[in-house]
Amino acid sequence: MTLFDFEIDALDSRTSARAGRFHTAHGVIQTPMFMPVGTRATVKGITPDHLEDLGAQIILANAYHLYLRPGADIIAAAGGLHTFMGWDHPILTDSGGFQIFSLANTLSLDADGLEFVSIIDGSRHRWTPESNMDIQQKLGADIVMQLDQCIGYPAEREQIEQAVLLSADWARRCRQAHTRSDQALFGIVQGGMEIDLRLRSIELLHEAEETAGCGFEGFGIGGYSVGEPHEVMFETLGEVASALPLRKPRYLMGVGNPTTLVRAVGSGIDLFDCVLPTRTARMGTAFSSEGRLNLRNARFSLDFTPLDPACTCPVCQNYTRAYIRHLVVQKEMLGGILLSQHNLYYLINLMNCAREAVLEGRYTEFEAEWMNSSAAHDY
RNA sequence: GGGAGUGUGCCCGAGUGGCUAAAGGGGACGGGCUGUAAACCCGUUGGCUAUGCCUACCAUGGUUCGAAUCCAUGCGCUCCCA
Repeated sequence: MTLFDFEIDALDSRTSARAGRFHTAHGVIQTPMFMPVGTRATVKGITPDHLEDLGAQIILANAYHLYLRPGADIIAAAGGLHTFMGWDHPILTDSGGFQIFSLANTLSLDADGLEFVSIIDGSRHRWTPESNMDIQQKLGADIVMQLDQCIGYPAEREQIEQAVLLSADWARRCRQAHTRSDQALFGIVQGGMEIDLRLRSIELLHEAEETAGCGFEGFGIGGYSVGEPHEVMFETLGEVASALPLRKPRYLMGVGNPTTLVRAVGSGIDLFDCVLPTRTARMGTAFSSEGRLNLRNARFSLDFTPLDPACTCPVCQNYTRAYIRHLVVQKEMLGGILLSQHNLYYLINLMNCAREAVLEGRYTEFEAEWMNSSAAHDY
């Protein structure tokens, strides 16, 4: 197998679900898979050892935050993100475009690039697709995302269209500027909730590939999960996913709700990332087969059962709800750590089960079983 | 035995005549979190037959149109002197 091949192990006959293996410089990623988010080169509260134990195959980091601190040059001097943070498996970096737009600190946006103000010290910075590629190549992740513009919801059609055009142009420039042969570059589909703009975005990405004389190794689907009702995304997601090349990984950016994951896999998505499992964990929430559990609730104070009786994670083998509730209520750091481990395992395991179902040709049943479960109502 | 101070809702604590069912904390209870400026943010916290009424600021009595706020007595606690 050569680098960046996306081998498809199975295609579900009745849904668009697929099971695949994406080859990167730091190993193979089996899909469908959930990627834990480690914005600042750390999945908050979780050591790389634990990430391995939880079955994490690839984690995310963020170019915006790492560019500001500690700076791409320091990470490059360390030998790249992998050695810097002690994680020898695949890493994906997000460009930081999402931060620049969502933090509303963009000063100016023009055809060439953008200016923004640092969230840390108010200093001014200018980025272009080329400089962003330079940053991400210094960081040295296995997969890097193009610089793009993510629009919230609701939004004016014209605004969405502008973002589609700008993102596609930046996609071309990122593709042309990117030179590291050990790094995959993903283009990003935008277009809001409008199917014609989504399909146009995909066309433009293909044009960008032609112009650059080089294809993207995979595609991100951005601009969803930005405040719209869940159903709204599924009105277009399936068509968007199936309009993308069969033999390249599809990454639905920013989605981590268990039910959404199960349904999106059925729509043909391979990769996900989200802060939801780790953030809600630090705030005291556990994913479980019974739905979301708020460990702060008094009803758990004498509950000496595991977080999820059906779970095989290390946390559920060793600790009780009552103990974790105690830690959370007392604001002991271990509470957030244990819940983070459990929630990450929950999503990773969910995706492993989804993969098994695809391989065994029973994804329809798997999805139906999930939707009928008590957990589904909660997510 | 004498003197000084103090007593507020689950706890601490503001308030010293009406705008006070009573600031602010804490605690308790509940909600939120989706390409991480989040181990964070928000709400509720006397009762009810609920756009009003009742009960409440140690107890009892009093002053006043009106008191958690002023006065008297009692009780509790704290400190000082003997």
